[in-house]
Amino acid sequence: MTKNKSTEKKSYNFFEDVHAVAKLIPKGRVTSYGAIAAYLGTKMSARMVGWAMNSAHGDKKLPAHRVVNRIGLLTGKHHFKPPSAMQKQLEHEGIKVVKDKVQNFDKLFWDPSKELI
DNA sequence: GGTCTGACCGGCG
DNA sequence: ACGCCGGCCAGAC
Repeated sequence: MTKNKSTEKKSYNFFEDVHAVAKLIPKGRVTSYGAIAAYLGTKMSARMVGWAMNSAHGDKKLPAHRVVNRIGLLTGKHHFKPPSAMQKQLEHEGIKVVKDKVQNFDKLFWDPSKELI
């Protein structure tokens, strides 16, 4: 034990990873929590991804509005300052949102594990 | 220190 | 076809 790893924390890595991927989302594209989770290796724990967003709520660089659930539903819009801001942002990106749902979701879907390496 | 929740996903009845 | 339930990980009280 040449070094003490007791002070090491990899938990933070998870949060930073989610933030990093979220920032890498191209404009006009959307992704799902599960996709990010799978990219991080925790596909089963997609809940953590959305939660990581909540912790990064103060980071404007985090395009959380581009992150939706697997069906393209704006599940996290309720967490935005004005919930309507999420849809407005998506529409501003050129994404059509109807009834809090992303249209052409499968086309606008951006998979980090495929687009990114 | 134990318990609960949480912006999800997938399977089963 | 629809609804319900469990799972997984990490932070907050």
